[in-house]
Amino acid sequence: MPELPEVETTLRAIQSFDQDTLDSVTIHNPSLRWLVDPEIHQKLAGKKVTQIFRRAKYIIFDFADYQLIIHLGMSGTLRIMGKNENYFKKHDHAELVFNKNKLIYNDPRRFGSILWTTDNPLEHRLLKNLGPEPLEDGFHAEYLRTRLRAKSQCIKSAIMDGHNVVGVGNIYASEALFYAGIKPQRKSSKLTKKELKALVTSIKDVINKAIVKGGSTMNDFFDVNGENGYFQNEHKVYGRKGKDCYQCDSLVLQITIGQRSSFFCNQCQK
DNA sequence: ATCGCCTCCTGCGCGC
DNA sequence: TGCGCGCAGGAGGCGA
Repeated sequence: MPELPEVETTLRAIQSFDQDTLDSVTIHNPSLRWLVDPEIHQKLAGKKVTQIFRRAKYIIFDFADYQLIIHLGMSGTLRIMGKNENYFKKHDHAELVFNKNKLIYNDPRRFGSILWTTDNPLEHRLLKNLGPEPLEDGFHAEYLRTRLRAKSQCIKSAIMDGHNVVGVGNIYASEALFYAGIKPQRKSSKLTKKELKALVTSIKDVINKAIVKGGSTMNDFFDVNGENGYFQNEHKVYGRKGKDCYQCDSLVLQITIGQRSSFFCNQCQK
């Protein structure tokens, strides 16, 4: 599963399908987070893409009257193939054949989803209560202060909660908190205005830089052209348990917060 | 309402 | 080389 930068990278690569016509949808394996609707071909085939956009980590194909909503979960990828290419890979779940090229949905862990709706996708039950996009102006320190003023949960959980801000996954949560100099286990309501400002800036920077770099990757992620991203070499704390902090003479620590690994420097982060 | 915990899956790297 | 174990980038859903 890609984090937001990987989803954004994927989105950019599949913009080449904009204005194309979807000839057919074949479901090889409907077993994803939610069973893929067996009627999906009848619903979408023959329709033209009017735009492809992203909300949080959902990729949305707008077919005017129908909307296709795709989430890549933890390990999902979209792969572009030529119409005459016919090889399969393990865990290929769905094949979207357009008039020019094909798009293959692959997801080993099956935490992703392929959904359709005729309504405004932003009003879909999974999307309607989401917080602001991290890179938009609406995500600022004062907003976050208001949101978190009465929260008892720790700050890392709070920034990973899509109701507060979308797109901050486990890697970038640790990274942003390191840049902001805030320990991940701090209580959200106890952060100062100055800290919240630094945190917002750090989240924007970390995600922005990762998008520019083409997304980071670990084991599961390949972008749509099959190439690895390379941001993983630049993680300051994530995955660096026991290694030297890049900013001081102490070692990176790992703790568990909300069942997720969290990395931080006990000296640089207050 | 809020929060922490559990869950869904396969693959991989590690230690023995 | 093989095996068992723990862990992995998400996030919905549930019970307290």
